[in-house]
Amino acid sequence: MSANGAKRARDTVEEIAEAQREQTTLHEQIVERLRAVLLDGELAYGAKIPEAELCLRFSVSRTPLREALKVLAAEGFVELRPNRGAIVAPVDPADIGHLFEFKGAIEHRIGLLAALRATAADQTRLEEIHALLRSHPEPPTYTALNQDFHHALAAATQNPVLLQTYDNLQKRVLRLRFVVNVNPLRVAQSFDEHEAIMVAFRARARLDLAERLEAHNRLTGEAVLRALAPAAPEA
Amino acid sequence: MSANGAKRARDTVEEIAEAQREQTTLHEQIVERLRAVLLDGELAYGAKIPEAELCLRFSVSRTPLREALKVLAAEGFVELRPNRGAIVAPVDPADIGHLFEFKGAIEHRIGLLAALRATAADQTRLEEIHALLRSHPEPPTYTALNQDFHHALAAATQNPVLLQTYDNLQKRVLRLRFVVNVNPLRVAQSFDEHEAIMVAFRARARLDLAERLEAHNRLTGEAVLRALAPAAPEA
DNA sequence: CGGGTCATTTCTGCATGCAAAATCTCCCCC
DNA sequence: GGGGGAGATTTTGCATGCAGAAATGACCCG
Repeated sequence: MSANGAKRARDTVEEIAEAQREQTTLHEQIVERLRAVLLDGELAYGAKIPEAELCLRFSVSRTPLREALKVLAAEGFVELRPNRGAIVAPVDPADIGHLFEFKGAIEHRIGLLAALRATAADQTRLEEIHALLRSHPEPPTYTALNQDFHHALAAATQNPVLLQTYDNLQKRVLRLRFVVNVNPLRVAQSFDEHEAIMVAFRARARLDLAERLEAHNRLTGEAVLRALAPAAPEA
Repeated sequence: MSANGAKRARDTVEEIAEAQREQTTLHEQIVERLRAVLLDGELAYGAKIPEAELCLRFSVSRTPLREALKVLAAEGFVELRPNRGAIVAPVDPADIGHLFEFKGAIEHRIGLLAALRATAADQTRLEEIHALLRSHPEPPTYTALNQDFHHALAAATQNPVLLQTYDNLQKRVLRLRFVVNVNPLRVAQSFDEHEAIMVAFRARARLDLAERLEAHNRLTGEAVLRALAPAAPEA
């Protein structure tokens, strides 16, 4: 009886848990692994994506790999050319401007909402990451922590729809670090901006937080574009 | 000589045109057609997507159809349950709130940017659609024109990154019209809001345009949630 | 008569096979 | 020597096949 009851209860729980447990279906694993490859800058922008090679590397057939490519194309990381294969989405300076401009709109709203809705846990996490950022100014770690910081801030809005789009944009921005050299000066300046952001956040000063987040984003975008301009002077 | 020159020039042009010409690769056609099926409300929310049936209907094998499902899942229109098939993404009232809240952030920015950057062609197109909206208050046409109107406004920002995300959100909202009954009163009110939006737009009053677009979005969202609340009173 | 277990059937996910398109290679011709 | 083209090779896109998981139903037990 009790055993049956326990079992049934567990079954019900399992159904739900099972649905959420990322019972990763191979092609979804591939999406993650391929995205990681792209974010690690292993392939140059515009480079052809070696389908056969990746099949060997991931030990899968072409079907799940191609499914993964479709998903990554929808997310904007790869570009599919009919009958001509997939390439790593090339970096177009014009699009970078648009990317940052759009992200600025979201950053602004993140400031407004996070100031209103951040939980104690959100604040604790932000303080943690912020402290780590202070003690890890070296590029590889700093970049990762920076991602975590802004992700945590976006999560504090308690809006999953916003969070998902924001994370996607952040990842697209993250790719750029391989085409532009990170300027140590910009890193220092960036941290100062984070300080100001934390001050506004702690005070739950929503308008200021929004303004500082958007300004931080704009400055980062301008730094990226400046770093890119001399590299591609064109005609 | 001249024939060769002409031929080569045409080849080069063709290469570019070919890359952009939607040389639709079956699975991409399926994405469009399936999306249309979902937006037409042919399948209920949470309903299982009949893979075999759709294969017959579209006269394709399962491979391209499943690729299309992956893309639509990435866009948020379907939900993939490992080993259990795909279902039409169910409507969660909480997510609807988040959807409109996030869209509000974008609407606001659309107002700011469109007021600054709209071209003469953009304005002409908006006036056209607005005039049609006035003369077509009947639901099916009005809804389609309403989509066009907001799309045109988003396009006037000249920011393709923003536009793409906005269009996706709009389509996700569009699906809701089958779960909530369109209220004629709301349609009339909506048109009044469009009038106010056009006034601000013509004057290039960016702050007002932003505010009115966001308010319009918020009111629509509230109307949807209100229409949904009695339908699902829960426990 | 309700609930549970096991067998059957259906369906999902991935691997493989095949035709068409694109790319490459080499040669020819100007 | 360079541009162009025909054939060979590779690659792409889709269809099909197959193993395993889930859904269905029959049967049995309490």
